[in-house]
Amino acid sequence: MVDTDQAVDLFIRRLLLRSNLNLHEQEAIRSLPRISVRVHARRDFVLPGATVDHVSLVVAGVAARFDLMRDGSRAIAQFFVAGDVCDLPSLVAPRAGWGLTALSQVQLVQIPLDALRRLVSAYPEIGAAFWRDSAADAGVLAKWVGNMGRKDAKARVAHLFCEMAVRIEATGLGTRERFALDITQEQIGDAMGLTPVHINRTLMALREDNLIFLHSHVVEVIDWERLVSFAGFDEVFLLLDQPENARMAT
Amino acid sequence: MVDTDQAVDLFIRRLLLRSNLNLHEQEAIRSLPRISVRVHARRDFVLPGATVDHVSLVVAGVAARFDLMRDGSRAIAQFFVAGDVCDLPSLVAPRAGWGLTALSQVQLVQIPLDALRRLVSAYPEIGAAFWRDSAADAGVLAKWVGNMGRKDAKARVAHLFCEMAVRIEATGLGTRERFALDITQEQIGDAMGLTPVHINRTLMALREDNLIFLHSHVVEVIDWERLVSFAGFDEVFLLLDQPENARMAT
DNA sequence: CGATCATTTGATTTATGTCAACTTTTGTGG
DNA sequence: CCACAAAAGTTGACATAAATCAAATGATCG
Repeated sequence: MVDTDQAVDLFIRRLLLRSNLNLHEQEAIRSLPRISVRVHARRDFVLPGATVDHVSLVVAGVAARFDLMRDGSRAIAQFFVAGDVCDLPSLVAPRAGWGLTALSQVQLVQIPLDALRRLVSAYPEIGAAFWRDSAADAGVLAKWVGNMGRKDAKARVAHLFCEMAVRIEATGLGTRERFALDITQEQIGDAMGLTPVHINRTLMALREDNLIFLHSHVVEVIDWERLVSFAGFDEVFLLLDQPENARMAT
Repeated sequence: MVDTDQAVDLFIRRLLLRSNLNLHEQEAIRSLPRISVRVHARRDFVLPGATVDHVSLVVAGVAARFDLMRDGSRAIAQFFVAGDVCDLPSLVAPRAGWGLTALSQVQLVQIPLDALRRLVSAYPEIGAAFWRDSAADAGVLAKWVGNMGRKDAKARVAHLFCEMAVRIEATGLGTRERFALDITQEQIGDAMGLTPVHINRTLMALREDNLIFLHSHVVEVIDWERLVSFAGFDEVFLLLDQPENARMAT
């Protein structure tokens, strides 16, 4: 269980970025029942329309929330990296309208929904912390909607890398200048609403401009400030600022 | 106060579509302090980056969550119609990363955040209901991301009308075949990531195909089944199915 | 070490954007 | 209630970002 202990610590650390949980509450999270699951790359672990009885915490690798179009193509709406919980909303709405898939090989820790519900009932601030993380996820989705509507391929992809840079840096698993992101160009395309061919050309253009260099699943940001400015990125929407006041009740 | 009573009833009715709240809880919501506010069309009532101390419930008209691009253009990420609360997430994250604007003339009822927080602490199921509604909103955002990435203008706009049809029908303020939607073509464009000129052409094409007829802010769906099929619409993501089991604790 | 998967490249097509004018509707002050 | 200004909608000609199709190369993984 040392294995899943580390995973839960990662999760708690992530919650503490946004919410102020006391040691008692942290300990309660630590004592949640859980199982460790490995998912192969390109395997779906929640099918669209399924009703889940657990949530999945990503420990390693990259997972995604996807939607199936009628022609069989996939749209990716969210990326999940280490520390992220894929289906927090299913705590209140267990019938998922979406699917979850492993983009790379993914290590998950799964926690039963009923245990989580008991936890949330017993510790309302933990519920608020979960809700706060859901709100942050929704903020990211809203930002994606805006970007997809109003930015061209280059700025859109640049913005995605800014977002992932900050999120991954926040978990401590990389820096914003250099971090691992184990996804393919085709998957980036599914997320940005672009074809793999165009993603390829876009990445090469970003490299030409000395903004980003993506090579064997490592992102190197060559000039963070210029990248931020080019992408029109403002990290406020990630809600990763100080959680001093982030308790619901006092 | 009869005025705002009706507004809150509308709100409760909306919550009951997704959540199972008992009479005690409903009464508690009814007794919330609140003020009535009218906002002119094209006026912002929450600016991006502002910290709010109340939430805004839409009673009449159409409001939107928007993001400002650096060139000054606006992207709309969400529409809010009667019964919707615009900024539920600010209950857990009061610093809004987004802005709220009135697309048409809007009648709001504003409820102080601290009163809402006390309510949620006292009645955890109400908190769950709010969270569930936030989850539904996030589901809509995720759907928009997918649509913007993978559908062309015609299917995207068709999908939007399907969504609004079902949402408005659920509030009882219209039918899916015919409902009021007081927004301009330019605003539809801001939401769908298209120019007003192209929205105009797209609407005309949808009318040619006998799918939708939009005329003086009334949407008439000519053939619902064909529209749904053309748009690839599946209303599951709205979470408007039966709330029998929709209580967190039992 | 072969097979599948991922990336790269080039030629061509297409959906949507841009620009600019015009018409219709809506709202407002006299 | 009219007159007029402003906003919204419509149309056409043209430009362009990204899609599509097709093929070659390079990387990964049993």
